Amino acid sequence: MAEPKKAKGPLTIYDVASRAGVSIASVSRVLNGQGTPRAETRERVMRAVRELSFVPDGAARALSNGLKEVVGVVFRRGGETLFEGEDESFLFIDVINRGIEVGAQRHGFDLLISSVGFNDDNVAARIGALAGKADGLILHDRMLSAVGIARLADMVPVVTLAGSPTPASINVRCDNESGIRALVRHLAIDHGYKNLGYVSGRSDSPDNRTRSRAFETEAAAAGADIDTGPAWQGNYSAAGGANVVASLLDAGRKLPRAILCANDQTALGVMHELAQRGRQVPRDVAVTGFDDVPVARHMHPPLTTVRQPMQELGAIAFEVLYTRISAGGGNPDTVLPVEFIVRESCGCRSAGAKEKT
Amino acid sequence: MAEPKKAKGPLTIYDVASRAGVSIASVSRVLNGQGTPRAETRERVMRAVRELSFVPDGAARALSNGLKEVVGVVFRRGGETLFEGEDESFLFIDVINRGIEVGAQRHGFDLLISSVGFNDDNVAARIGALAGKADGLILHDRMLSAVGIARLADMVPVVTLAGSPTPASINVRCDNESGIRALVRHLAIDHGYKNLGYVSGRSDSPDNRTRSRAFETEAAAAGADIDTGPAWQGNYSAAGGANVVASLLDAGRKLPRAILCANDQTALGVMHELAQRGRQVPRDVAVTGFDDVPVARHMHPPLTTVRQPMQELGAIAFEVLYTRISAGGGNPDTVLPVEFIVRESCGCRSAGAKEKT
DNA sequence: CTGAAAGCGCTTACAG
DNA sequence: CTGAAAGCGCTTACAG
Repeated sequence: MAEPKKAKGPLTIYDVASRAGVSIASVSRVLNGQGTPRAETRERVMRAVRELSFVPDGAARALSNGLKEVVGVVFRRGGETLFEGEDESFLFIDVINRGIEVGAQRHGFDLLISSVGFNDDNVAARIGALAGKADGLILHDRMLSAVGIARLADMVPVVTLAGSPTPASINVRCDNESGIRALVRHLAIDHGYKNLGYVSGRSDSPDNRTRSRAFETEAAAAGADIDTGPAWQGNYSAAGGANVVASLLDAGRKLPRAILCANDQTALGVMHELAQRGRQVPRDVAVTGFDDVPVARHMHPPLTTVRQPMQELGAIAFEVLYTRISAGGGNPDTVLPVEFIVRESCGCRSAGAKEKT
Repeated sequence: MAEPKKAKGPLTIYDVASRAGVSIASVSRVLNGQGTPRAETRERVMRAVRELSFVPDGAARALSNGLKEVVGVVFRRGGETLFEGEDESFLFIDVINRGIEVGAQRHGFDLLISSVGFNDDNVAARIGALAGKADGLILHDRMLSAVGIARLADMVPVVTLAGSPTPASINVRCDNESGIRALVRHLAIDHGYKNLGYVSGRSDSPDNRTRSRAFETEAAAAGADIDTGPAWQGNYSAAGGANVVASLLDAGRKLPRAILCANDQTALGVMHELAQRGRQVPRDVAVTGFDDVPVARHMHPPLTTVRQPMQELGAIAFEVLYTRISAGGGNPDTVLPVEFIVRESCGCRSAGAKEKT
């Protein structure tokens, strides 16, 4: 414990300096490309660094620079359902994280990742601890309440990936409203379906609330009737979607002509259950999703949905966080455009066939 | 740039101390549960911490403690194939990472994650930089050459997840040999198939080399003939597996009675191509996988394979790294048992039906 | 161009 | 029980 390691042990800049016969200031300068060191100085330092396999200590650099070059990313794991077919939401999050990472690498940042289980308790504490190890935080959907976010945001720069900005936090999201609008109009106007239902996502999800509200607004604007109520409550999972259809049918209720789903995963469950019950999609009921995850195009029939630019979402989240960290400011409310993807589950025939991106 | 933030700015332990009317030493002690502070002292400190929303700076703690409480995790991304159905390997890695994270959280560690694209160049440099920000590194399969690993390992504790330990690095892996042995014996002895083929994984993968060698050894021991050669080179992807079958058939070669695949993903491709060519599995050709990823049980027919305890693999990798970091030593070569999973693609009928885990 | 020295925000013997 | 002070490994004005 108290015994200092002799031989190797963590190398420091002092070891490099003495081996190169220069001061630690010179070592630091050549390592960071500061100033204009003489060629010979540079070479001696470089050689010593190489011979010793020296890597500067990140904590010391961070303390001195006031910059850790680390951003924390927090999200919820699917918990026990990991192996039960719920891997899609998992993928969804991972694609976003990949985008964050791409953005981060451009600036020499790394990602400190912390996932939270669905029934972990001390979430706020865990996130707080993470905050101490990072220059800023990116929070996926449904991590913290609005006040939790606000509190966190005045200790460290925070970007949320759903919902809306607080006075102190930044938000980046996709244009849910436009996506829902495109869906509703296509269904109600292009196809002329007069009756629509919306299988919602988790009730504590800001994205879901936005989509749900947009659904009501747009349906009214398009003159379509809507089915609503607690029976339509899903939870972003396929099981949740299947469940809604099953309960509706079991209760003897008539299905609307078209069902919009909070996400693709939900649509998968809805379509599965409809098939079980002998309902044809889209002939009897049209179904649409949201996200455009990879399987969407392989469903039967191929799913009409709205594509979110997930990787781009992540990259932009990093970029705006980086701006806030390094310069302050930064757009507090970025909304990314979505793309309406027409395939066949809405009732269209040809569109999906040779569809390019 | 040079302008110090007035109002809030990063809070320090000094701010807490002065607000609580105690010394910074006392603040530090109550925050870390060291010593036996008086109740009143503790309360004043806690209140100040709460009122200020103070979180200690991780870099400063790390520097002072000589411990960052961060482990770096490095892996390769599927690159451009992400959306083309290759998500399985992705999932494979992620389940392992999840295991690492579970282990890490038990000790208050976080994961610093860095993925490397398939044609990124400066891999060693990237990993080196990561090393400076972490207390230790966990490397997935195929990240670095043996000498690269050795070099890295004498600057920071390193655990590899495939291959074998170097003098300085630790390795954790599954028992590939036993898995292959179970497969070969089942096929050659239980089913009596006299001719076997092995569709390999990427040639630079230690796991693949081990499996390939075990295949040859066990087939010889079981008295089965084997088909080998460059035509059997796969790459862990479904496309790779399909390709091997297609080339073999196009070249007019006779398929062996049973085909072992380097992983489940490969088996997926092999079975797909066999179906295309009108060959029945397992009647004409038996097929087996390796890994037991989620889809394996849903394939047609359900895939006989070998289950790797992926999440456990990750958890143990962390644990052994943690031991090395905190106390030195630690078992340098951990081999986890695998489980032989009999389903139907090998020619068995009943086994898979009601199979429990 | 280069070195001596201060400072980043913590923790922890060491004295009281 | 508590405070003053040294030290962790860097970076960067500040003098030469």
